[in-house]
Amino acid sequence: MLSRTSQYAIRALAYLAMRERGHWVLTRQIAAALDIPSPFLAKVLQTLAVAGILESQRGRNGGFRLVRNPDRLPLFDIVEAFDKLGPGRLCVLGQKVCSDETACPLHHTWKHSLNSFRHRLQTTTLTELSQHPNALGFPSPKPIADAVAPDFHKAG
Amino acid sequence: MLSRTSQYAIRALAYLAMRERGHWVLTRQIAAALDIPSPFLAKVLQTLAVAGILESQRGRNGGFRLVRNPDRLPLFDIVEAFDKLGPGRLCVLGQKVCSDETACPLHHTWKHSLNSFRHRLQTTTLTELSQHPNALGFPSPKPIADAVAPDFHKAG
DNA sequence: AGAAAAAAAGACATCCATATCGAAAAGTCC
DNA sequence: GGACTTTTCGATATGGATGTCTTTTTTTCT
Repeated sequence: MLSRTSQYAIRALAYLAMRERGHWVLTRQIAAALDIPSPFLAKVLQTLAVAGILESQRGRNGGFRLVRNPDRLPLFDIVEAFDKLGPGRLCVLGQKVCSDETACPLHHTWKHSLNSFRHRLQTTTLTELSQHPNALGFPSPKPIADAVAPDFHKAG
Repeated sequence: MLSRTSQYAIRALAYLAMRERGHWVLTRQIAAALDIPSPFLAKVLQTLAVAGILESQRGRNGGFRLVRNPDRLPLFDIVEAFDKLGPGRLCVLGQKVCSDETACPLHHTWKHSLNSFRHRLQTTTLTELSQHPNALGFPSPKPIADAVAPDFHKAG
């Protein structure tokens, strides 16, 4: 339903929303904290930068940070950068002709389920998600502190 | 959501439910009528035979036919032969720990959508599906007659 | 018995999402 | 300016779903 790429994006942004005070966070740091392959996450973050959700800073003390306030960022915007969930995009039976008029036998049920899920993505903000106790995939927010690089404090 | 393999299976069985009077139907014939790659469909049908949904007959005048009355065949049984939709199987955020107790932020919404869809699959029979005007992926049942091999009539 | 027809079975090819690697470009700090 | 750090970019590898091809086995017809 959601590709792994979307899942990585959501978790990485939730992580950023927790730490974000306007300073830059390294790909490496996020990857270590969330147990995501670092080179792959780099591309995910880059896509999010192109999509206008993140901004990037190269060079020493660079990294990524959120552009908008996470209050203003619906999960749908994140997912849409990777998986197209637009209405009428996909027929659950894989039929080429499947619209409200020429519906496949499962069209209406499927449309209802998909709409319900899409609505949830549109109305849930990144802030709400990141406040959930299990937002990152493990119960405790403990690992965050451990993942911070030694010279990160010096810079902040 | 449904793999293409499941989609092929559903459409092929709908086709059989329409023609079924107890005689055998060729893979080739189904594949031609539904525009599915014939060798691939052969494997799909074979899996359905192992699952006890179809029975097969080798040799001349052989083919496949339904075991049960399609009235007694919920779509869920078809899908389950290929895609595991069992409850608690998959977390939409891809988290390893995600149950009713340790839920991910989208767990409940997702569970609701999935349950709703699964319920529809469990309560819809193959007969109901095949009676839908667009069951096969194209509006008219016309192509069926054309797809019948010349010497098929002789045998029937 | 022999030929033909069809499913069964397995080897192989292709495609795409995922993942990895290395080099280039850009920025920072001394 | 030069060393270093980090993103950016492109090439490449991998695994699973999908698709193709060939051989074997079983059955029927003549």
